[in-house]
Amino acid sequence: MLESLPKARIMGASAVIRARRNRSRIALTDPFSRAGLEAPAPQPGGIAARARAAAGGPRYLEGLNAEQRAAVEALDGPVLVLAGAGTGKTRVLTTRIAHIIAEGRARPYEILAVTFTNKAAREMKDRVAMLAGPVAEGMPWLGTFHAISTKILRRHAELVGLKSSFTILDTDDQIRLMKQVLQAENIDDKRWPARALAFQIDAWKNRGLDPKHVPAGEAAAFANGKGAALYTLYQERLKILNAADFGDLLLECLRLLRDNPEVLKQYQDRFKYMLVDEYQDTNAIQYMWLRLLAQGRQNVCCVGDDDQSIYGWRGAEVDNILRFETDFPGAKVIRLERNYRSTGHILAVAAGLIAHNEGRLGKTLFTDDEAGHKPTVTGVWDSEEEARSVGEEIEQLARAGGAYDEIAILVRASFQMREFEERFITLGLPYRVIGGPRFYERAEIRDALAYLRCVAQPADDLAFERIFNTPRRGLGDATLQLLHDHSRRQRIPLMQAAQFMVETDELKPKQRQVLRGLLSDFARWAGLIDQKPQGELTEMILEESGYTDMWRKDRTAEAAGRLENLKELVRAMEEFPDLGAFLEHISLVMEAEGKDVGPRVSIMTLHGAKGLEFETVFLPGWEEGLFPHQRSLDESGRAGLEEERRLAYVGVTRARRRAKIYFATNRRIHGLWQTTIPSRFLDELPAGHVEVVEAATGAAYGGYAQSRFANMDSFGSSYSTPGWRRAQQRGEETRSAAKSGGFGGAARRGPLQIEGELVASSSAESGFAKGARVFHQKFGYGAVAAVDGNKLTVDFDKAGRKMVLESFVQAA
DNA sequence: CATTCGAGCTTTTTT
DNA sequence: AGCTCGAATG
Repeated sequence: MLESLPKARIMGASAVIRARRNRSRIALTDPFSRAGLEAPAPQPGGIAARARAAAGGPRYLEGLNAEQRAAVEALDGPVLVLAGAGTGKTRVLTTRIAHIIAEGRARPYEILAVTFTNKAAREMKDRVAMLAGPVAEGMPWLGTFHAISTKILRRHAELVGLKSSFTILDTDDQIRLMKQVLQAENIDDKRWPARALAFQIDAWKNRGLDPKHVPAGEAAAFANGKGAALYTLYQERLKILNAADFGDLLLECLRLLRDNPEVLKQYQDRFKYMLVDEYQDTNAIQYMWLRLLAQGRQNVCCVGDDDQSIYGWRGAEVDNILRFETDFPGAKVIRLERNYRSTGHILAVAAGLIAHNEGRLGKTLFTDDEAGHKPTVTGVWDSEEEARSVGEEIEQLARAGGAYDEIAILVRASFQMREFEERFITLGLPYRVIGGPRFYERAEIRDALAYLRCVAQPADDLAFERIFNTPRRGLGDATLQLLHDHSRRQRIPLMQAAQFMVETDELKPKQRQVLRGLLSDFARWAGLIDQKPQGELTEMILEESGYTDMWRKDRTAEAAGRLENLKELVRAMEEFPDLGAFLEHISLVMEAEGKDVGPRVSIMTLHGAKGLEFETVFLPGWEEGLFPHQRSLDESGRAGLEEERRLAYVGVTRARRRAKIYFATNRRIHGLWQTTIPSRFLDELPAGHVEVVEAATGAAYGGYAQSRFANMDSFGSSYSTPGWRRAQQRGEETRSAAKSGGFGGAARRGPLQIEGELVASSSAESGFAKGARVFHQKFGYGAVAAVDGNKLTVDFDKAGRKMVLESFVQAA
């Protein structure tokens, strides 16, 4: 290991600057340095020309190398394309789609193309359109797993106990709902946090496990054995709310297909060709979903790179890619190893790093490009200097004519972004943070959406709870509690419960009045859904509810921005045909505003950077504990370490011409400064291909080499500690459990269907007769004077004549 | 019912 | 360090 240490070459800061300036000039006159994704294949020896002549093929096939072309043209039967970073993966996928359409093998709507992220889906759509023209515009089945599942689910929602208008809950809603479930079960949510249960249930769903099939051991692990029961309750609540969380979109869709062969057949027949992007990131349930649909025609093409599998923590199984050939017998496997993105040194560094992983399918990337600049490793004193130094380097690049949008800073964890942001603000460097809080995650947007959800889907309790006292209207916990009591007892939505309660004397007059007003507002707005364009309606709702006023009166700094965001929301929704389409879109794919305001430096996480490329990439924070992340190591042992290494590999391979790695000796974690150890990944970089440089800020710190030697041993030994071994074991257990994770079995439950409309279920006979003695929590004892459905008029001994709901009294 | 203050906790990554 | 949540107070 010692010999793999990069040679420490210390030079003076000014020398570094001079050298770099020269380099920049060279790079910028380089023909490959131009912007654009996946530069066209520079074909040596006229192979492309010959191929083209031989085939006389369509233009979209031009410029593909032999392997790419093979991957595009192998239309029949299962195909696995192992595509290394920068080998033209997306190009193959999009060209393949164009090819299928051009050959008349299938119409655009008969092609299923699945991606992992919305970003990838959008890009694919755009690029197919570029290749195949407007024919491809209507590819309704190009999207993320979640988006496509949703689409299928909406069409057959009744079959799984939902209505097709079901709401999609995000993580926030999920946790709030979970809290209610825990509360109802009297479980101390200090000891068993809702968050943890939500996480657990999500993990189960990712493995395709419904409550019935959760392994007993795992179910028992939460809340003294109540894990599975809570899962069941949670699912019941979701059905009552007519809602699905992210996991459900896939799980319920799978259940739908499994339990309804005729529906399955319909989709198997429809999807003549299936394409899957980033196959290495599929988790167990996505895999089951895919296999089920692909069983029909077997024309499935999966593209992936086992070295870029970075979502193991979310249940992704690299094994899916490793066993493709077993699951799809006769599959063609095509490797794309020619890299068109990065220069030689960068590729060598990436290769040297990833070679430390075991259990790879093994690919060797190569390039005809020049060797280029060696990736640099820079040690700095602390994270502040790191930000300063990176800022300085960027300014140098800019002065040399580099474009800001060709520069990215890729961090391991989002908290690292802050320091760069602060620095760039003082420098006046234009930057943008990618993957920060999403547009629709902002409070004001969520509030506005909650109003819309209340109007469009009266069963949406979570939405109702969110805004029933926003803006403040004097309704609080006490009122909510009463509503909850009634709603839970009658198994009806909150708003319906509220509808009953404004008729009776349970609530204090003031609250009753306010609530009645609110409900009638909702009813009035609901009546306007089909009358008014959704944008106009939204403005009206926000105005009349006093919501916008609330922010106008708010004198805090963000208030103006929030109002701005609301305007943006209204503007965005006007582009949709109707409110439903908009709500659908926003819960799955809405992204932060995309106004282009000139070129900017991108700051994002390594995960967010997958699939992107930049001229220059900064990789700060290569320190033990941060990268590789401690948590990853603790939770998944060696598997975790390998995933971190793949993340590093992804980071390095984002760079076309320059990769700049940083590590700091001191970093502030949770507010306090801690001394850190350089990442072990630094040791793994092939010495001949990296250059160790001093920080551009010139603060003399040459501690890198020494600290490495000093700490070498502790790395070696940490592998044999009991804790580590335990962690490793745990990792393996979970993985094997996931593998065997089945689902099968018939549908359970008679779904708890409820009416979404505010229709009185008062036709039900009352259990009380006139004259009966009753007891009421608040009003005490009394005698029933009249019965009207579930409403009772009671003469209370002390409180006098009151109208109460039956569910609030008991026989005395 | 709203506001204020203190305690405790968190910080990977995403649909 | 900063934030969210809960308890105490007005």
